[in-house]
Amino acid sequence: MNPLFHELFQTARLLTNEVNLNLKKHDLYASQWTVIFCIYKHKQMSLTQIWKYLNVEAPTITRTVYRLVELGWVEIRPGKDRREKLVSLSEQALQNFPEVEETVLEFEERMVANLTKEEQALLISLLEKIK
Amino acid sequence: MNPLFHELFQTARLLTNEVNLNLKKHDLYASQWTVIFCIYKHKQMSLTQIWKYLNVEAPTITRTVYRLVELGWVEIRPGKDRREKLVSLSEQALQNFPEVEETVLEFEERMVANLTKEEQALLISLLEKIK
DNA sequence: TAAAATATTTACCTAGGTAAACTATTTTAC
DNA sequence: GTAAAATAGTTTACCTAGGTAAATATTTTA
Repeated sequence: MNPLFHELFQTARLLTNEVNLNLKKHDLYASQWTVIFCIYKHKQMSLTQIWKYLNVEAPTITRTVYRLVELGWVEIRPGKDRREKLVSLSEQALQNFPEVEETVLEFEERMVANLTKEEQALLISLLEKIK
Repeated sequence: MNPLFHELFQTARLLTNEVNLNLKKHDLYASQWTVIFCIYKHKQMSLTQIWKYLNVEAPTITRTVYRLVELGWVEIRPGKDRREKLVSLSEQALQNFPEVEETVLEFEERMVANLTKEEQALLISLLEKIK
């Protein structure tokens, strides 16, 4: 395997594991947090809006969102179009959001601390080039 | 989610999907190819050697290797130490290896074509910094 | 020889994918 | 204008791919 690809996949995997480790105290996984954060920013989204925004497939979002309903983070109600389901954060989620965000921000800052702002921008633009 | 992390995770995911698409004609998945390539280079490896080399956990390798046995790519036999299992490529795998490698190399070249050699090295070193 | 360490496996999670089904809505053809 | 066809939103079934925790068997160490 090309060393660039190897490094890319490995870095992504190791970072995901570390995010999971940090989120453990909130009883959340990285992807669950990604969805929560996404809904938080948009206030309310249909399932389709979520998976299109996050660039993943529909079944992935169905699964994660229903898990988040079970965990009490998210509420689902029917939309005007009776095919669609609208997702929003629960009261409890809005209360807990800040401390989870704090955990994640702290972790992210720690991780990118080895890069200058310029290096961070450079890394992003290099990644975009091979996408 | 930090834009750098988001870009990193998304790029890794999209690239994996594209590798899978390219490997479909050989009836293989990206991770299976990674293990085959690894064994090919080392001629023979124990399960532990494989997972330590690839930096993943043991159960991941147990699963993938046994799937590769089913698919006829790999053979397992006991080692001198009766706890360990030695893995090597089958006759058929050695025959088919070159054409799969061709597919993968072609894809990898296409993917990194947008980057100069210098940019590739830079990207690798930036990734190493946040690991 | 008992205890610790090592190699592998099993059970059970999250997280992603495709293909195909189902339902509701929109378009198209007549 | 309405019935048929196409499209859109979601779900289900079934894969790969990763993880942790704990069990089992073998080997090393104390």
